[in-house]
Amino acid sequence: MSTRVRFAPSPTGYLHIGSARTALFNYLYARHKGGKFLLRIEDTDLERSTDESTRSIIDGLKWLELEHDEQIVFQSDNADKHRQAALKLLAEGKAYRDFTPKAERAEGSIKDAIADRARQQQGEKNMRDNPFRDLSAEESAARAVASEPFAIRLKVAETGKTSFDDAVFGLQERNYGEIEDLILLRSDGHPLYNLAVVCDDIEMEITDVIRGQDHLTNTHKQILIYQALGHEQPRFAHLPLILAPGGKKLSKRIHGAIVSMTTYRDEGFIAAAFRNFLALLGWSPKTEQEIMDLPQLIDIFTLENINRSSAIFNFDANNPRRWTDDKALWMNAEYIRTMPLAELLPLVKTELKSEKLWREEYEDDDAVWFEKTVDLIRSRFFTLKDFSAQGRAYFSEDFDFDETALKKNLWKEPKLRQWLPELAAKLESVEPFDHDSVYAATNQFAEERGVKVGLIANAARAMITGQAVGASMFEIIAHLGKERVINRLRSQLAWQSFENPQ
RNA sequence: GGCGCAUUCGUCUAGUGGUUAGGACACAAGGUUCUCAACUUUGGAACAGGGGUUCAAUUCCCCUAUGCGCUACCA
Repeated sequence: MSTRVRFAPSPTGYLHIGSARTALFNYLYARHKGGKFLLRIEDTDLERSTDESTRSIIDGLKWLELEHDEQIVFQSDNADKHRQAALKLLAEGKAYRDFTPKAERAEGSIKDAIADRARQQQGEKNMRDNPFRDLSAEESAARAVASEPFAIRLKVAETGKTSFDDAVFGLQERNYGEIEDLILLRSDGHPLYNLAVVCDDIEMEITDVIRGQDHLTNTHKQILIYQALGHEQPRFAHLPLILAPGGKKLSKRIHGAIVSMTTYRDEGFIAAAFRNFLALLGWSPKTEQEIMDLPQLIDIFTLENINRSSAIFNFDANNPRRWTDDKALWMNAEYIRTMPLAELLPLVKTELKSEKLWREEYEDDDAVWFEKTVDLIRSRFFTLKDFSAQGRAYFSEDFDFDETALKKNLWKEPKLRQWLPELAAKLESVEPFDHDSVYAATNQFAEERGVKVGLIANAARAMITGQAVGASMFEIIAHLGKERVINRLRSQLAWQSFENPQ
């Protein structure tokens, strides 16, 4: 049977990076095996599910270029089938009606409430002590006919154990005695997660279930459902979790946008770079290679090389430079400076457009100039945002001066205020206006004034680009062209706050 | 509370019953340079703790600690 896997997020928020990695691993596995990668939206919890979140998930996958096969399955569409399955088990005596009134849960921490309840039961709890478990079929049916509300629970056998060989965590076993008669159908007729997942996975003919480790213990319950339904269980692979710094849970609520995939798209990440980074979180090619494109990842990905310990996604909310994981940032920079220029240009275009810096000529008369510009400045950038921020002076006359650039390269030598316009005058007659001629002229200019060429070059960089750092100054001057350079060198803007310090 | 899972540099990880415990990011120093990156050289940095088993344990076993997960008429 050919491989079929699924990514099954619940649409209760934007696409979490942990989910994105789960999707990626499913995708890589499917493509590696030449199988299918399916998408199922688990929206059985209608109160928490939103269309917006579904859209965010689809957008996120699209951005990462993890294209799914076949139609998207919405779990809520299958609720009837899930109900039928529960009823079938009831008819076969594999499940029973539980007439216990639904317990009211206090508001507040649900997790704490569950732990408290479990603590009170102190291991004395017999999982098979439900008074309705052995109610006669007649009496059970009679009470149902009398409109008494009931939930349907799976009748778990007294003795025995479930087991499965997890592709990541190895052999997993659990005694029936540790598993409660789980609820399949709520008293309002609504199917519950474990039932829904199993039914859908059967219907979608899923061969390998690859999901987060948080489902590892749930798997035993699901296996019981597979068995009751008389269906063979798929292979399972559980992925170690991704944690926040300090080994804490990485949560949407606490950590906010940092865990959302869309943040990375919006902050100027290259999809290929982020995908590459994500692939290395919890999985290793077992070689020293770090940079891998999608075809390579597909080629070498195996479940066996997934590790069992959770990975920390590092970031520092208080440090703008470290707003996300160092390695992710580095990888993005690596992609920006090494990827084929032709692939980078459209991404830069999108960024410039969003900042209203795009001009149609960049694809027309100035196409060559635009390409050269991107190539000239890309090696120092970390994200696509840098093209419109630090790189703004290349695309607009309206740019800001970086304060350290002014202090360090301009204001420390007041004579520069006179020299730079003089340099402009000198450059005016330079022909051809290329790197070598500009260099020669600037060099001579510096010599005449008895200063190092660096002083002039750095001052000019601050004036012309607003930045203290950047490409070779002579390269920049030649590239931007005589007119723009001369105007900027003559501008008094950069000196104004020097005159009137706060 | 019970059950489960995990634990190698700050982080991502490689690795083995005998290794100078390897790589990447980050960090530090030097080289290069008009600046900053890139590049390059070098450096600091780890086997959670305690017991076993063994000639030998980071590697195998047990215990402890810590973290995480599950323990719902949530998914």
